[in-house]
Amino acid sequence: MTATMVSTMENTDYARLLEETADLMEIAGEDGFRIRSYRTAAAAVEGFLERVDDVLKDPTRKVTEIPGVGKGIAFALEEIHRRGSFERRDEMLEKYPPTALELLKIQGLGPKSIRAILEAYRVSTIDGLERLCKEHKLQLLPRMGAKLEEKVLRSIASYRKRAGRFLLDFATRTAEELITYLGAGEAAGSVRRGRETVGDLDLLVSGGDAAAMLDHFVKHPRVSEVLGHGENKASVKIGVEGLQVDLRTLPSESYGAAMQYFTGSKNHNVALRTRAVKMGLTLNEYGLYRVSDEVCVASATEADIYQALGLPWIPPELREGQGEMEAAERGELPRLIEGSDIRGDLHMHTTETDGRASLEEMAEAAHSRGYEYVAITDHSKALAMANGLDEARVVAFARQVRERNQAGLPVRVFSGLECDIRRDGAMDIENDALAELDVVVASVHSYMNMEPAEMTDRLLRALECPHVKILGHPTGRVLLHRDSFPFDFEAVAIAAAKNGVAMEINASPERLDIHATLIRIAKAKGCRFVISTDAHHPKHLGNMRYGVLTARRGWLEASDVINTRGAADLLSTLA
DNA sequence: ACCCGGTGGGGTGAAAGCTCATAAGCTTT
Repeated sequence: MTATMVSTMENTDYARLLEETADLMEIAGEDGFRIRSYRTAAAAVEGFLERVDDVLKDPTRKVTEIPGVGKGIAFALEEIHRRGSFERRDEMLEKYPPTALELLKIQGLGPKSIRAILEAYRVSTIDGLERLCKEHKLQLLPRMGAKLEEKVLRSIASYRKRAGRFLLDFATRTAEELITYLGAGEAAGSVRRGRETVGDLDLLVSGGDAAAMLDHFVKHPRVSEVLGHGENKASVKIGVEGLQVDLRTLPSESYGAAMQYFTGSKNHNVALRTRAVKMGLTLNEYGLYRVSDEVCVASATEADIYQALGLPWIPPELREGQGEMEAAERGELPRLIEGSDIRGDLHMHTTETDGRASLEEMAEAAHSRGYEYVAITDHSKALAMANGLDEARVVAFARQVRERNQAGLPVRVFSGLECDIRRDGAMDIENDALAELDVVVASVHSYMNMEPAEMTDRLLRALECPHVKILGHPTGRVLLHRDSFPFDFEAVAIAAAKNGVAMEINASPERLDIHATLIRIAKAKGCRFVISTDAHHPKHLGNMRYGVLTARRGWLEASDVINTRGAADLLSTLA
């Protein structure tokens, strides 16, 4: 690795190297506690508020001050800083090629199976694995059979389908990093529209010295490949992840037209151009022109273009060709919710279960975001792996929260619980204990492959529990990883509306659940909503922005979302 | 490998259920 790489290691890069080493050690069948140490350290490094680079460079500091980083991992971090890798990782990569890590992403195969496949067939790629399945060689190995071969083939198909897409937060952070680096620019495309996953990143910049801007762009330290570099545009791949980023430089007089064009969506642009044609105009990425004399009518700003087409400016989140044009025509665009409308966060975890920080730390982080309140909603006992709360701990927790609020906390803290919905739709915690809490989020975490009708009944029963106030991540999807479990969403939305249970818009970038289309369906059925981060670390509270984007994509206004209300109002709403 | 607490060593998140196969691996946050 080059010296330039060393100077640009982010905490996430250190964490990724530790994490992938842990994965390889798992395939190698090494000691579980040692593997966990690597994973703990990776999480600690990722969550560390300062840059590891800065600590390493400072002779008065030691990385061992990061809890979970001891002598061994401190040594590894220094080595990564110096040369981009460390000895243990190199050893592992000699035994198992890096493509083996990709195999871990195939559902149904874990480290043990992968090790068996590697040792029996020396196969370490997805293509090779596919071949083994098709030739029925996987079932020759112990504890593997025909069913597994089919499952693996299905997993490979869905893995390929999502390959090359990236989570919105990764794309957004990359965009912001590049814009800061360039000192100018704006993201267009699906990032600007707030889509939950994106294929590539379009950056636009106007004015200034275009050639110098593009030269500077392709030299960014995280650029791993330059795909093209012309007069007005450069394309690069960023990092090991390989996100493609296009930077276009534009004259300021056509900036609005380009922004409109590159923001899309395709469906929205088709509708907009159709409208232009009907008005004797033609719209392209350079501007809006009269057909008769080719005179440019608008081009400098998006608002100019929409206005010339007789429309108010349409927020990017609505530009999906889903009725926004008609609503704009009628002057009925929603007044979309904004980040500043949010006054609290009603779903988060602490070290009591699988979170990484204390109640006080979460409350402090909420305070510094300007919130009035939070609800601490740790897991219930069905999630044993996360050390979920039983009835006694729930009751004790509720009492403790009342006392701590009295004693003074940075923000008002509501006692809550993310209560598992059991297979039969019953709550995982008895009603008496639930009654002690301010807010109960009910979530499905298990048995996600039930028949749709059975799953619907399960959710409907959960919504009948009088203590349930919020349906958490209602569809269970994990982006680029797992599809929603199937059920009758409309029936559930109707029941939620009837029982006054808010639909959660889970702002975690891995979920963004429920998605925009379902939000609109639920709103039509009379549901109200809550936007929550499901934070497991203080910094996750910052994911609220993605939840707000998703709500905006679902046409929601502040009044649709209960955590835009003040604490007292919210409590009476919940009661 | 880390942490604690004490110079040698022990403990380390915490099940439960499913699938596929017949004891073990994988998934769930």
